Amino acid sequence: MQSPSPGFHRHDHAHCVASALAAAEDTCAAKGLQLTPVRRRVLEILLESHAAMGAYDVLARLDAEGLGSKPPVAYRALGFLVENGFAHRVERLNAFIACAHPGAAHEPAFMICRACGTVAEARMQAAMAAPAAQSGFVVEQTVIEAEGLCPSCQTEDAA
Amino acid sequence: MQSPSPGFHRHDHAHCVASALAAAEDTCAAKGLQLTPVRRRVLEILLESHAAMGAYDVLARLDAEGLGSKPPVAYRALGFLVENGFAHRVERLNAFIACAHPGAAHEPAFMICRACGTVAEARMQAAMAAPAAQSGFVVEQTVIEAEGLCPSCQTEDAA
DNA sequence: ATGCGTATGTTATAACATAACAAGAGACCT
DNA sequence: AGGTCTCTTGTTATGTTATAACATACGCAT
Repeated sequence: MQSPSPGFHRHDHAHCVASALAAAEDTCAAKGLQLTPVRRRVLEILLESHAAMGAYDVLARLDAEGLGSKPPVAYRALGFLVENGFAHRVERLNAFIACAHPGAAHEPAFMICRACGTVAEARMQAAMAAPAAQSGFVVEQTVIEAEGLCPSCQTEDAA
Repeated sequence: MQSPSPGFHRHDHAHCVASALAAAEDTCAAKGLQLTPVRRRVLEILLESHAAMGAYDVLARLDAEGLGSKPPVAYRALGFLVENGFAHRVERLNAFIACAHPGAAHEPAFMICRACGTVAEARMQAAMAAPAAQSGFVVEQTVIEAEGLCPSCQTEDAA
């Protein structure tokens, strides 16, 4: 849960925060959803670090800013963001991360570095389509997460 | 966490339990691992229900049988089983399930019915290979889970 | 018999998550 | 204006999942 990185490479972070926020605003306007102060701030916090954050990490930030101090406040805001595709839940880490492809309909897939904790989001095709079709299962949502070593950690950690 | 099912179809359960247990014994013998009473019993418990069980559900069973009553007992046994491929952790459910393809090297993929809780394991190819190669990430482990409706629940739950 | 590795027992606590109910803010109608 | 509906937030309390840390026991090789 550290390392400010969008994937595993540098980028224009200010632009990326701004565009994600703009995308969220647009989507909310279009769907009649309310991007309230708490919700907006939580999205900003997630975007800021560009890393997976636990709900209680987010809550600590909210508390410091006087936006709420009880778990439900954080969980509700995170739930709203996840539900509307502005953020994703990383099951493996019991953590949340801002969506790296806001707006674009997608099935999130993550690469999680076990050394530095950086999480990169990849786009995936319908990975479970074939097995599901074969067994008659109707897929509504998928979770695809890979744990391993990111490029930078491969050189350091030659274990 | 109910429904005795190996996938979404009936099967010779006694045989399937026996062969999974035999596979575990063989692997342990081959690798010099100890399939101790607690570990063996936990594997049996998981195989019995053929469903994802929480660590505390397993612990309750162990406690009832006098095999241990504290969380670490269950977590250690489950950790051993997962580490050695006899069981898998279903991240989405914070639960564990006996491996349906013991012995065979594989990347587990699950189909989780949101209505009845049944979990079916599918075999998958290296799903994350392409995105990982593209970004230089080295995959060590993958988690692939799909949530949806199993064949039987599709008819009942026409929502 | 001593020392080592592996497994188990136990205490305590950390980390993650939600149920349930109260209260405010705004939209909309009459 | 008042009423009421919905959505959001505030708060209490508790439930659920997971692990750190330390103590004990057992098998086995030296």
